[in-house]
Amino acid sequence: MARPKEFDEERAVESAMNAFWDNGYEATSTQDLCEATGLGRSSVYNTFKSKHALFERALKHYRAIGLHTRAELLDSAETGLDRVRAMLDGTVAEERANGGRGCLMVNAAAEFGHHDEAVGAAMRADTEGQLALLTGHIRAGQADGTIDRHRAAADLAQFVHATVSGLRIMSRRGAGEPEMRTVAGIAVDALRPRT
Amino acid sequence: MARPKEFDEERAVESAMNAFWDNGYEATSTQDLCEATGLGRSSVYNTFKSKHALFERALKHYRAIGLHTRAELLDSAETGLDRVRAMLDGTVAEERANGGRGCLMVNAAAEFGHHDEAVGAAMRADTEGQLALLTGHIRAGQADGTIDRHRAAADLAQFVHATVSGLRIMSRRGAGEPEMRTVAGIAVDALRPRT
DNA sequence: GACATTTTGTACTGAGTGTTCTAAAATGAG
DNA sequence: CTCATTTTAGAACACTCAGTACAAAATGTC
Repeated sequence: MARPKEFDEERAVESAMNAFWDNGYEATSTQDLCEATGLGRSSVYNTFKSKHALFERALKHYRAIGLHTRAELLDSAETGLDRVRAMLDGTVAEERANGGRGCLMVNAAAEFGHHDEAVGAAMRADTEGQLALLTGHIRAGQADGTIDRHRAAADLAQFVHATVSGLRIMSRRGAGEPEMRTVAGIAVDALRPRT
Repeated sequence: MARPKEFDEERAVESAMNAFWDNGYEATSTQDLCEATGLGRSSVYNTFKSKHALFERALKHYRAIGLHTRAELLDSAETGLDRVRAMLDGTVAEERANGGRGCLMVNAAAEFGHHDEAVGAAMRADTEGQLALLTGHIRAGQADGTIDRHRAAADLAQFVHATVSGLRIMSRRGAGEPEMRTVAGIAVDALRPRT
């Protein structure tokens, strides 16, 4: 057999992810990545063959943990509306907890636009996952009577997803928690049945 | 007197702005800026003393034209609600027109976060201007009965502004016009009076 | 212990970065 | 025309960038 790695690959990906998350792709140098992960250049290029490939790994990792925590938040309440509310409030709380760094996917979308195929694919995959998750819970809310039935669940999911992006941008811009909670509250009310 | 400039400074700023808008700050090299503006390196550094200073000029320029077109859209309808609708629909139309490049301010917010003081100040100024504009029209809508009175106009403005950011991110991510119109429509309905 | 294999540390590469320097060219005032 | 002033063109600058070459170090197997 061969010499074993001295580090945990997933842990390294997570460190790199945080570096990209804080400063963006272009502004994060390979040197920064070495320092963030604690690896030498050789190890970085040996395990993840390029900066861009490492970024893709970081996006994938982010997507996994993001979908997981989002799903947990959505499961933390009874009615459909309350579940959506819990997810939005959780997003705000998360932003406060990590100092308003926004969402890696949103930041990547803004930085790359549709100039990068691989990044675009990751963003599409993430969006589809989030929308599928949201649509299910919104449909449940329409069934239990807490969410308006006059609009397609998929459309409302799109709206909620856009609201999350808006909140992420607000946060990254430095908005305070109260403003974000206000926006989240109005968005939740928009889902209520029209009496 | 001295030798006159061979180019229009504002026009150069606009070209630089478009370069930054398309590709972001870091990914736009000084070489790119020379090609975009048609100027030589000397002229660029002579008139705008650094890449960063030129970016600040670009942000300022964007802010001016952005606020202007936004104000025009808001004035293009009768009732308060219709004015907000016109602004959101206009945003969607603008995105289609320019191929989904999003908003320079949103992109800058995502790229810089709160790491850059000058950029942060420009973003704060822009946000305040947009919110002030929106708040006025929303207040008018509350007066003419087309917008809900149970919430503060400033809060609703914050919501609409966040929705615009969300739409910009959607667009930059490659979303289609129908999805964006759907989101805009739901946001407008959220402003309606609760019967 | 010798070997095949893989990781690691260090030095290096060539290209590209933002910025500056120098000197020629272009202007209007005196 | 002369001169001070400013813009231009283009080379040059120091530095950083992402990525590589290479040899030493570390493993399990034989």
